[in-house]
Amino acid sequence: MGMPRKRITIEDVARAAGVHASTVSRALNPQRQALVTGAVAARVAAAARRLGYRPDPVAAGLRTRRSSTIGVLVPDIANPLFPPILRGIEAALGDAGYTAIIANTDNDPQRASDALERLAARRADGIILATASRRDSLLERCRKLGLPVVLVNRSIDGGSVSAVVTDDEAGAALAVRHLALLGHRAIGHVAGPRRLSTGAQRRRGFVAALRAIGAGTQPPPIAEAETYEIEAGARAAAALLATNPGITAIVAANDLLALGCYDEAKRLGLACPRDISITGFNDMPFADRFDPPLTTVRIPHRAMGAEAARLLLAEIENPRSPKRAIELQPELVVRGSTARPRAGPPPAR
Amino acid sequence: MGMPRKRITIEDVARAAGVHASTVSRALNPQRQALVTGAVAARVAAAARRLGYRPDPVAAGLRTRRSSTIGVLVPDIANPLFPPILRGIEAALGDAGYTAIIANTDNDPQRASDALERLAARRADGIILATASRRDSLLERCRKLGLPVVLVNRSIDGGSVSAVVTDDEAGAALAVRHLALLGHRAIGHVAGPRRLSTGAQRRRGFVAALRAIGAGTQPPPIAEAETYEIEAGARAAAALLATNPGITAIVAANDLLALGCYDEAKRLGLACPRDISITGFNDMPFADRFDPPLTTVRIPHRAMGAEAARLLLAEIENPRSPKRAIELQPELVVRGSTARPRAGPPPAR
DNA sequence: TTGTAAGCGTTATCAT
DNA sequence: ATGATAACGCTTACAA
Repeated sequence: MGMPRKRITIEDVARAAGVHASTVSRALNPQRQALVTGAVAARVAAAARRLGYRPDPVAAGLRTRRSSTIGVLVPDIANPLFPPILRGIEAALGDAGYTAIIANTDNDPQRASDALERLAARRADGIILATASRRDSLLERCRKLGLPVVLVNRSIDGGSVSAVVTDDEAGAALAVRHLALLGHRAIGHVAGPRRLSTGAQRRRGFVAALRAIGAGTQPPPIAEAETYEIEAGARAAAALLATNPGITAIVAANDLLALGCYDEAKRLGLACPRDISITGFNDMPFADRFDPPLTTVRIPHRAMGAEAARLLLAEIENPRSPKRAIELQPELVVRGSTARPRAGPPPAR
Repeated sequence: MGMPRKRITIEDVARAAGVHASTVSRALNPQRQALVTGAVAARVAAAARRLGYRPDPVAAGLRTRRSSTIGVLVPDIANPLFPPILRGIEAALGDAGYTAIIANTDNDPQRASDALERLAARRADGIILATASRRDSLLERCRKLGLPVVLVNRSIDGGSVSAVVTDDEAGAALAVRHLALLGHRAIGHVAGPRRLSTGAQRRRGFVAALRAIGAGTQPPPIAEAETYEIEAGARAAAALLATNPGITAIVAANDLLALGCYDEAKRLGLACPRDISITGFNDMPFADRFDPPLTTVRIPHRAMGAEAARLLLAEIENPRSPKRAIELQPELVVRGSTARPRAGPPPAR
């Protein structure tokens, strides 16, 4: 006892049940159980259980070219936005007997491409991309590989592939209207990278909403961050405030950028929310713990992940199923980082 | 063009290079390249590249019973403590041509056990456990499966398996001494679960350090949280303060528990750090952003992960290599959640 | 140094 | 309804 015993194969089960290996295979596969007598099925199941037989997914995958495995490409697992999305994905996949294989890309297209190749080589049955830029070469590669793909959180230009995203324009509008209601008119935007759909859409929503409240200017007060990172947010905030000194509120394109705005405001001696209001986007975990607690636009992380997984499984089952774009509605969460502007709103004219 | 072409196999390369498949296999494997003429190796490499040959790891794995894959079991990927550890693991594995497969266990032993079986079935070459309890049945299972294991962050009783952890006792002592230096004497502990090594060791370090500063009592002022979650921390803090009303400082066994202490303090109308000082453990991402910024014990997350991966790879290469227990030193990070006690220290006598 | 052939564990196809 | 057989793509004794 104790030493690692030899693996129990389908042959062992066949012998024990007094049938042929192919019969065991049929009996154990829910899909083809119908092709087998009830009595035989029972006998096989009993033998399998008795021997502790565990089918070998590697061998099966070699034969069937499928792996019950889904690759998930994430830009940065250390960004708290993504774990809840992953949880949603895992929950939905688990229900269907699939396993997620998560790959970090570090926001590096080369690493993303490498990861995709590795996943394809391991016969992933499909891919969920949380890393998509608006014109992403990975999608072409997936098409070539015949690999079903679903986008999550970020979308691409031209809906040639299924995606589950937030209504980013609506989300940005939520933030602008909230600030307007508080009395702000001089509202600036720290935008996300234009090459990402979230950056582009939230910017678009911001511009439209600003115009809608009658506070639009030409050009609109926007500074774009190169990445979704705190430091980039601080730099963009600095640029924004330098160019538009009168600004009383900033709509940041995500929570990390908002944190960068916090830093820059503090550096300038501006108190938030007293001197300047700041909003984020995503409602990432711990956003309620920041100082001040962040007013932000909540997106349904978990649901997004789950929905993406379900969409992907549907496309795997039926490769010719139509591509779908699902847009989930965001929701404003008001916390401590927004307040009435210090001097009150300028009188309407 | 366009339609997914048939897979290019080793046979195709063999034909193109005018050699036998086995020669291609040798030529392409760095280990056995020596067995092949330089000229042939070059010819094969050229053909492989020209055809865009990608070796099939599934087929290779079926034959070799290895997968160049490492399973990583994590209690909760949404806990910001773990992403940096994973990054360290991935970096070290990637350097060696291995891929990490991450599995969330949700702190559920059943899910952990399922994940382990899945990983074993997929022929993981080894396992990194970040989920270990002090007496963990998973280890016995790994031994039975002949699966090399390394523990990270949490250890087990009795060093029968390699582990990379922080010196938790020393870490807790760091926190206690910091508070003592500020003038605190009535210091309580919100402990982590006793069944986890981190909970037990930090508690032990706390008790010893409290005695060392001459502030030990019998019993020591400790309340244990059932889990490492914010709510559990709040409940434990409530119990601790109810039993020991004079307490001016709390050493929490991790950052999430410290956050729970924040909540309970606020509920009781106690300002932190004015009325009560609170320390955490881990220095998880964003701990510096909390309100107040958290004074905490920093552990080298990334290095821990990387070291664990290296240890595991060494054990995979040489299964009889001795088990090692590596203890990394923590470091105190002083921020805004600790201050002198309100009334000042009692006069020394 | 290279070729031959067997085998990893499963499933799909064909025959019975 | 079940059995026989080949094949998935690769690696590795062994033979030449």
